[in-house]
Amino acid sequence: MAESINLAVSTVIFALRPHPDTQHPVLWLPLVRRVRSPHKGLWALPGGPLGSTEDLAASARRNLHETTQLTPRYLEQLYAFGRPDRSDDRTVSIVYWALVHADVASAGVESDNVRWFLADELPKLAFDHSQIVEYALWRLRNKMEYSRIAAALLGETFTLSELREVHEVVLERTLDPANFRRQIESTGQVVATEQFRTGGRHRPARLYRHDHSIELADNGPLTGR
Amino acid sequence: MAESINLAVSTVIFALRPHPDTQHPVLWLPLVRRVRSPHKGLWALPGGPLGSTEDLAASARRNLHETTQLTPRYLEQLYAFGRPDRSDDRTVSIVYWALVHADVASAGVESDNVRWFLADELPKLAFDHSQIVEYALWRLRNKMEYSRIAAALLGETFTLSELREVHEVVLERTLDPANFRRQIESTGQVVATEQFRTGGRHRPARLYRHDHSIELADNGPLTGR
DNA sequence: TCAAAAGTGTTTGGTCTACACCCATGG
DNA sequence: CCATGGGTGTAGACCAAACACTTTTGA
Repeated sequence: MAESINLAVSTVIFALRPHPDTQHPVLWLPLVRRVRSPHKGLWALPGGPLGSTEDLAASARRNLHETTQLTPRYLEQLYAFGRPDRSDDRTVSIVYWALVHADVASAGVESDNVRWFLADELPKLAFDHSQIVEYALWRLRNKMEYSRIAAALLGETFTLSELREVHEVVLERTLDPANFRRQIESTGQVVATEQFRTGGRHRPARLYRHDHSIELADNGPLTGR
Repeated sequence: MAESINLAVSTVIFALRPHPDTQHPVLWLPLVRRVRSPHKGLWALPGGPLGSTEDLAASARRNLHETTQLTPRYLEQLYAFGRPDRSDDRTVSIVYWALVHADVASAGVESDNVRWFLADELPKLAFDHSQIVEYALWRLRNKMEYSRIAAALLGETFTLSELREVHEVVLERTLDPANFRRQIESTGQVVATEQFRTGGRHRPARLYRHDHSIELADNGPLTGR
């Protein structure tokens, strides 16, 4: 009986890029257009069947790279979706969520069947993928509060204002700059450099980088906790 | 390629029962003895292949009932384990964890191939099941702090001391009775009854019950959040 | 009347928040 | 020299731990 069940791995990929109108950074995610039934023509999460000798996370990483040419800065298992009615062909999907650093260049890999969308302006998605994205957004917002995954959305160095802006976009609320600074500094997740960002009509901001001595991603229960 | 991958659902089941020596309540969990290769004779988590029209949680619930004759008071997806080397036959296991209320009577369903073990005195387990149990314990302890799953380990009514004892056993540390009382009362997850537990050489303790108007288990992302 | 646990009150130390304020720069 | 954001200081609100204390029972 089990031989009729398909197993797939899909990934919700988030990146921070400017809003086309406001130029303010907002969350984007890439989708692929289905070229086969069912749900042919609808947009869906990137993913596919698990390779017979492939690890789950490796499958997610591979799909992510094939879709976006990118390597995730953060990758974590989200949930296994298995309701019998979620697809016609009885597929259980193990879903990961990822953060990538998508600059303008990497946006060039878009094609007719791969496109980046604003996270809050998604089209109708295939299967239960809309619910999956909702859940991934919920997890992202929750994790943001006690983790430093915002790091994965920025470059190697950044000002505290830039880091705060990431938090504000993800959490959808403004944060007090003074308190945010203290909060970040107290965790020690970030280290000051001797460089400064100049150019604004104001005092230059010190650049920081992440403390790479601490692991970033939660790679699941098997990698020491 | 995907057709060679097996999909199984397993469950880590926790219950609170007295320690055989001290009579103090401690965590127990039931295991089943493998009757087939590989790992024949070793103890393993209850589980089995997913039914072709069965929901993941339903499969966990079914296995749990077949093993212990019990119905879970709490059931939540834990993680999907899929390392290629975790079994010889390339099985991906979607693991749930559950809390049950196991009284002495239900312990009677033990047999040669089903036995309850102290959670901190487990034998060598088949496959990667030892790591899975470790992870489930970690999740239990984490969730305890901000949830009321302790409820699922107790009967319909209980004193605050009993509830505190559950927390203390799971978290492996003592808690201040006064602060614990305030903390629990402030959440409103528990409501006072007009009954009291008498019999000790001390002032009778008021019995409480859980507020059933609030959902208990986290049934995943698809059931409203 | 005493031991033991139930239950209450109070102090205290830390953390979070709001906001006033100074600093350094580009224009 | 002034507008702008970088960065610091600080008072009040809030919260949780510690612990002294009172209450009520069974023996």
